[in-house]
Amino acid sequence: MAKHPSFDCVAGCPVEATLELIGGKWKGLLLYHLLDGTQRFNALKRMLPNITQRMLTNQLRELEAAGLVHRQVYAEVPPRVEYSLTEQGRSLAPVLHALRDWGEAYIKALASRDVS
Amino acid sequence: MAKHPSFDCVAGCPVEATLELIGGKWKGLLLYHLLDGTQRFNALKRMLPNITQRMLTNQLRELEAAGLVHRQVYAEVPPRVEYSLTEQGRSLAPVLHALRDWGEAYIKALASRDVS
DNA sequence: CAGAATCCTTTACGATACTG
DNA sequence: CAGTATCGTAAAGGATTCTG
Repeated sequence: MAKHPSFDCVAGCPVEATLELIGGKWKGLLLYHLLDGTQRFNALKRMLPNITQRMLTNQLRELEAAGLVHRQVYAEVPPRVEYSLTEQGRSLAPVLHALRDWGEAYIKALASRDVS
Repeated sequence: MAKHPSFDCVAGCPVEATLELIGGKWKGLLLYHLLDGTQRFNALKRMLPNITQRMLTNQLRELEAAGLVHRQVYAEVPPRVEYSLTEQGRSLAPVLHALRDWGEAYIKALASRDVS
């Protein structure tokens, strides 16, 4: 993902921009879990049972580069690294909640459709 | 994209589900433009100058399969096909607006960062 | 006009092994 | 504990040509 690519439409590019930042298979989920507060690397890994270490590192670094996540390294042994949302990351809360709420309703609608 | 894949986390899977439906390079944008009302195939194509016909057809079909978009074919010549949001598609409005609003703020924050 | 068909490239993502 | 380093696959996306 480039820094700020030239977006493809005039009216909707903010939509596009946001989706580029929180899209992909894991980022939205990571941000959502970080809404609950600071988390360590392995704690996040436990929350996303199917993510690989490679992807977790990867996605966290991209979120950090985007200014949404802060990475705090403690020079201890064994190492400890804590991830938290930046101010800008926290400002995503309404977006993430909207995604969650709509998803819940959609899943329920699917379920009641399946029984019909 | 499968119908309803088994999601990867308990707490966040509604977030995951929504992102799977509106994610990708074009879907969010298409839905956003359809908020303005019914659009024809080529009208949508003009709104997304860089999309290929293949992708446009593709994404519209997936949105239709998800129950978010309605496809109305008129048996005329030249052919006319109109796309509109279903009730469920319209219910995405708050989500799409949240994405847009946050994106606008983020882009502004980037800009004021660049001049500093 | 609104696509279908074909082919191709790129990127995302995953599995596994190793390390300070 | 929190990563790197390689390697490999699959899916997403794109270019081009053709058609009712």
